[in-house]
Amino acid sequence: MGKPVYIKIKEELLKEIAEKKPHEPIESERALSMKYKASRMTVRKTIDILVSEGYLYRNKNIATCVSERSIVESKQPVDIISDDIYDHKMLYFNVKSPDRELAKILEVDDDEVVVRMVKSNIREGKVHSIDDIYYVRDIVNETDIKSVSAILGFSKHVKQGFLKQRFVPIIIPPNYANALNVKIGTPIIMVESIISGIDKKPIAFIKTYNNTNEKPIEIVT
Amino acid sequence: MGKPVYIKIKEELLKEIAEKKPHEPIESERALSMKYKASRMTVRKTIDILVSEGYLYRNKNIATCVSERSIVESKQPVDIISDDIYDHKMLYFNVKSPDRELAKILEVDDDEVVVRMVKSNIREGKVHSIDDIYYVRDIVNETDIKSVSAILGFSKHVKQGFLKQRFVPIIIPPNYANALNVKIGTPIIMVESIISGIDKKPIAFIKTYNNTNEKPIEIVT
DNA sequence: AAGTGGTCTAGACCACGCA
DNA sequence: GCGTGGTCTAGACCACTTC
Repeated sequence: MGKPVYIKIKEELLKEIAEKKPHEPIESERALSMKYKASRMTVRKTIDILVSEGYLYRNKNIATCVSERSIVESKQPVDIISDDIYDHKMLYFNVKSPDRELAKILEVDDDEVVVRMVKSNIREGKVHSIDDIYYVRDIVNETDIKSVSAILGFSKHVKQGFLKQRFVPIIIPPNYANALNVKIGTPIIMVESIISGIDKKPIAFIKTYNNTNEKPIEIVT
Repeated sequence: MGKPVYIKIKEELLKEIAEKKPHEPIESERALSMKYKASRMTVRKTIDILVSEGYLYRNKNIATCVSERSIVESKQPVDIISDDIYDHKMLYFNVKSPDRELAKILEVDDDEVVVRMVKSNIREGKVHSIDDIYYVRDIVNETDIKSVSAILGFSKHVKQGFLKQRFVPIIIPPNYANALNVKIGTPIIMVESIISGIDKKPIAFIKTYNNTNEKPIEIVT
C-alpha cells in the first residue's frame, strides 16, 4: 500500500465519525497519535482535512467534534433536470451494490444493485462540471442499462420531484482534477443532491463537482 | 505583536503574490523558510492556506504558482438588489480611507473616503448571510451618511447595473462565526461582488458570507 | 545531481478551560 | 494542575522533474 499515513488515518477516522452523533467529541489528538502510531502533526493534518471537508469542527482547548451534516430541503416540487443544453461525456459506468450509507440514502436494501455513472458536462467546449451519479436500479429498465445513451437520456423520464441539496466547499479530488481541467489543490464547490420523485421516493444521489471558473452560480433570493 | 508567524508570512506573501502574474511561480518553500527565518513546515502551512483560499496552486515537483483570480462577469445589465424581503441588522459602520487594493477596485483615489458597513441579513428569524460592504462615498450623500437607516435603504437607489462575481469556498472567518451562528472552522461560500452602475462606474464592493445551511443556492443553467 | 513539493517525526512551548 | 487544541522547530526521506 502506497497510501500516505494521513489518508489511512482519515479512513479510520471517518468510520469512527460515522458512529458518532453530531457535536460528540472525537478522541484527543494525542490519543489518536498513539492509537495510530503516528506523530501528532500527522494526526492534525488528517483532522485539518476532515474539518475542511465539513466532517468535524474544532473547539479550542476542549475537543474536536463531529459536525452536523445537514442538508437543504425543498418544500415544493421543483423542476429537476433541464440539461439538454449540455453535452455529456461518459467517464465511467457500472452496476454495483451500494454501501450502507448509500443504501440508506436511496432507501434500497444492501443486496439490491444501483447504477453508477460518472459523466462530465460540457458547455461551449469546456468541462464545467462532473457528475458522480447513483441511480436506483428500479428506475432504469434492463434495456436502458445496456444502452449507455439511454441512461444518459434518463433524466428525460423525470421532470418533476423533490430536491435535497448540500453545498460543500472542498479541494478538488485528485481523480477528477484532470477531467475537470483544474489543478490539484484547487478549491471547488461540490453539490450533493438527493433527487426524489413526486411520490417522494428517492431516485438518485448525485455529487456534482463544479469548476467554479467555468460555471456561474447564483444566489436564490 | 501576538500574531502567529504563519499569519505574518501570509501577509508578506500576499504582497508578493499581488506583484506577480497568474501562473508565475513563487519562491521555493525552502527559500521562503530561510527568508522569513521560519521552519519549512510553517511556510507550508501558510502556503496551504493561500492554496485553500484560491491565491496559489501547487505544481508538484516544480513550483507553487499564482492562481488566476478570474471572476464571472455579466455582459447584460442585471437587476442588482432585491432584498426587500430581508431584515437587516447593522453590525458595524464607518467612513474610512480605502487601502490600495480597494481603491483600485472602486476606482477611487487613496485619499478619498469610502463608506464601510457590515450587516447581517435575516430571513425567517435566522441569519443567513453577512455582507461586508464598501460603498463609493460619492454615491451616498451627507445626509445618508448621518442616517444609518438611509444607508441601509441605499440599495433602493440602484436598481440596475453590472455585476462581477467570484465564488470562494473558505473557512468562516472567526470574527463572523458568531454573528452567522456557525461554528468556527465551518466551510462556507464567500461571494465577492463588484457592483457597477449602468454607466459601468463601480458603486460597491461586497463580500457576502453565506451560511450554507440556511440559504439555498442554485446552479444557473 | 540538484531542486522541488509531499510526507513524516519527535520533540517543544503556549493559552485556555475545567475541576 | 492537567488536558486540550494551536503553533513551531529542525531535521529526515521520498518521488519526481530538469538539467
